[in-house]
Amino acid sequence: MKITTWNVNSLTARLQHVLDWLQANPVDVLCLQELKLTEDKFPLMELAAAGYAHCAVFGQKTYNGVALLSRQPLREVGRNIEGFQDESSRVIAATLDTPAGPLRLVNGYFVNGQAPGTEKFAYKMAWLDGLNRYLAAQLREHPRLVLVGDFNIAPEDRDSYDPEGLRETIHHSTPEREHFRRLLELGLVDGFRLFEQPEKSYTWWDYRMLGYQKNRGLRIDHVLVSQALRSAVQACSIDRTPRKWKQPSDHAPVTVDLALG
DNA sequence: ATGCCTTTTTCAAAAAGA
Repeated sequence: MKITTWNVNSLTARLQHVLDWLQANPVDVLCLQELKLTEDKFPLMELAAAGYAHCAVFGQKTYNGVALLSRQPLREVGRNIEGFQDESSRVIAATLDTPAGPLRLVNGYFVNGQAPGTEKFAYKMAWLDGLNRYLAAQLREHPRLVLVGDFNIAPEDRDSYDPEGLRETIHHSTPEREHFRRLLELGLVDGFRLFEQPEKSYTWWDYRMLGYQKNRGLRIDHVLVSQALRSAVQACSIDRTPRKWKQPSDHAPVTVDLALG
């Protein structure tokens, strides 16, 4: 069972890339962030024709928006963080039945936060608090859980191209990293770090300053699996291929392979 | 260096991203 997370930076602008990527990588579930479109504009027909007939969408005009694209039916769809009032469409969750039992998928577009000390950063902290409480409850209800998405946090120095120069700036700050650590304390495991990985592995590169060409990137898109799934993880990798295509998203997709019968 | 690129608003210039 392959599950991929990808911030596409507008599904309208990136639909052809998504279709091309899925044709080459027919994963079981694709979790998208930053749709930047409302549900009525979601390309259901094109994705169904590509084999993804079961989509759970939580859209928003211009900003945010998340979706789960699945080959098999999804049930118990949840939107945003229960108990946390949010104007933005940032979380979509659903359950997928597998031969090995139900699998809970939680897909998030975490708050960017702009810069420590700003109002947006305070929103990021409050949102992460809410997410932690929500996930603790989700894990009690669904022990077999995968949390994926654009976390907008580089968890460790090795997840940044310039950890010294960017120390305590956005995505690198201690309070953000503390929140990432708190997610791990819930029993979640960073799927990418279960395996030996190339040095300087990143999932996002700035469009400006030849960021990709110079590999000035950050690893901010993650796949976290619950303890119950840890032994099922077969592989986890970043695919830089679509970042090289014309007019790409600034993020690369990350795929986890789970052995689920 | 309040920059650099990209997308969306909507047709010009601003906001936001990371």
